[in-house]
Amino acid sequence: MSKKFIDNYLLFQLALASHTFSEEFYDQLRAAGVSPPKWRILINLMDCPGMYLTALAKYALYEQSRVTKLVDQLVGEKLVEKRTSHQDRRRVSIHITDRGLALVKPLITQAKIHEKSVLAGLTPTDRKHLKSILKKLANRHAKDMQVANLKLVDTT
Amino acid sequence: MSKKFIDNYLLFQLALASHTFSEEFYDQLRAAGVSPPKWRILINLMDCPGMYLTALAKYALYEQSRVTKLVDQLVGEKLVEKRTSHQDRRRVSIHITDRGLALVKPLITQAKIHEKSVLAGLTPTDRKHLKSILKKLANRHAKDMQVANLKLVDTT
DNA sequence: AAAAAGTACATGATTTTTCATATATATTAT
DNA sequence: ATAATATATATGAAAAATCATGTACTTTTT
Repeated sequence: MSKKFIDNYLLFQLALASHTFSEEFYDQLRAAGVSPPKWRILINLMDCPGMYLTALAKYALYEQSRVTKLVDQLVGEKLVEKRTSHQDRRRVSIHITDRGLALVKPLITQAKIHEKSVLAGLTPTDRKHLKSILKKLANRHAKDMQVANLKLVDTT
Repeated sequence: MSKKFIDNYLLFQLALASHTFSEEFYDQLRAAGVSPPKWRILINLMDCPGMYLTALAKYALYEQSRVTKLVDQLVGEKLVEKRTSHQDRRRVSIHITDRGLALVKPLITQAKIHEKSVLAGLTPTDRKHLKSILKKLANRHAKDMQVANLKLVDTT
């Protein structure tokens, strides 16, 4: 087949890679009873506990109102907690609970194994290049973050 | 911030890059009155006209039932056409119309300009590496395609 | 050549996601 | 200090996406 434009179009190539490998792992997640959006919220909180809701939304790549709803579900499952900030009573910082950690930790192990299997298809140099280039690309997003939201975490 | 796991996790890095740059371009699309899903359907058809619905779904990275609905909307807008296959009357091949082409062509120009602006943040070697590595990764998806669906296009 | 199994696409109910906007609090300007 | 503006999160209606299944047709098996 031709596919002249798409196969060389960066945005499509990125979407394809992201989609293909994410779906692979999401099957494992669902088998563990965790939906992909909840996983994304939980690992972000694991990495950076106490994030304010809006910051969490930006890192998890979801809309604010959606994160409000996802977090409320996770609160219902006692996997995370909401704490109103004392400095700014509009803000809510989100904390992963012990129960949340217990759920997420084995999944991180699985994620690392899965990642290895993905990278196994590449040479060691390619692996190094890929990650380093993706990190460079990530800076564009990081800059938006800085401008938009200097205070990300509750530091009380 | 720490972000120890996520920032090095390939699936997250890919999702971040894909999301960041796609959203940038989607703003341009929406300004032109085209929704992202419709754009994805249309460029796939542009590259490969006459694809059967299921194949189109796989390439556009959408679910079959969703593509049925998207295609029906596009048919309503006279941007694509459905033709029942004569060899296999269950199959429907989807063709982009002249009107569809007229809509999509200037957007492809825009997409190429946007892609250049994204890649401008990288060195020439990084650019070369990135695309070549993404192509290697794409083969995993391509293999699934082959197994699942040998006949992709209506060849009547 | 029937029957059984499989495949392609459509459909409708359900769930998820988005969008616009409300509410509460903070900050800035007067 | 007050008013105006801005920001953080919540909310509910609307739109989009998924899921399970239906229908029509094909292929395979017996």
